[in-house]
Amino acid sequence: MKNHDHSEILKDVAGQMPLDEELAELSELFSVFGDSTRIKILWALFEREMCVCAIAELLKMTQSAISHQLKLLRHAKLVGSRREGKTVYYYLADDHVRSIIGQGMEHISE
Amino acid sequence: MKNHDHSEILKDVAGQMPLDEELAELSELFSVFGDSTRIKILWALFEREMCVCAIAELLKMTQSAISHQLKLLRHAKLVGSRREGKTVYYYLADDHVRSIIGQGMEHISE
DNA sequence: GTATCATATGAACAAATGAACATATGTTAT
DNA sequence: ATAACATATGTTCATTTGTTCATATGATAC
Repeated sequence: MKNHDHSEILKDVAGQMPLDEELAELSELFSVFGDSTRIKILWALFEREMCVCAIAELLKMTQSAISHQLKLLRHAKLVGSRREGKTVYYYLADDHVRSIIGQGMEHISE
Repeated sequence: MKNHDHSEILKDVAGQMPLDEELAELSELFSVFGDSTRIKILWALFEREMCVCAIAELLKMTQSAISHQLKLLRHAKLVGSRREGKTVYYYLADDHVRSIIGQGMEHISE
């Protein structure tokens, strides 16, 4: 494999690439969407805020599993939480979540 | 952990959830975006179509690694390819890619 | 204080994943 | 046919990831 020439192409494209650090952050964000449990949680929160055990009941999974995933979603700033007594309610953090998932749905519906 | 009541909530939310199969497909789509090598490839293709070895050179990775990733991107229908002699050119398949990545970028820039 | 409920966290393990290496396939030119 | 190049694929290996289990924290009621 002796590589034909790409000098022009690389000059064009390399200049437009964001920093490695930004692209890494971006891929980390998408990998948070890349799990069906987390997608289900986000979709559930489209409707209304919910407490941890309600989500667990809805998805028929353990409270621990849900809590671990909510931690990831929180760190990615995709959900927020508020405490009310013993109960912690989670809600969608912003509308990027909706539009990203919406675009994804459009893509697979083709 | 003795679970307080959620019957109303679950009735509301459960009805709005897509099928498990759809949500799994959706999460699989996002997990394709969830790797920095693949994000870099997609970003490069924003500018212009490129052949495999040009991408490898741009990202300073082996041709094999790039080809494996392109296979995943092809199966997810995020890129298309056309052959011209020995060379295979890859290009963005559609504009969902741009808008998904764009929304992701907006989200992390806050 | 103790008891109970709701949530969070740490450790352990199985399953999935990305990259490297070697090799195979496909295309062109001679 | 052979040689050379571009891409694809199979295998191996190290790392990451999602879940379960056991335990810890936080909050309310008594």
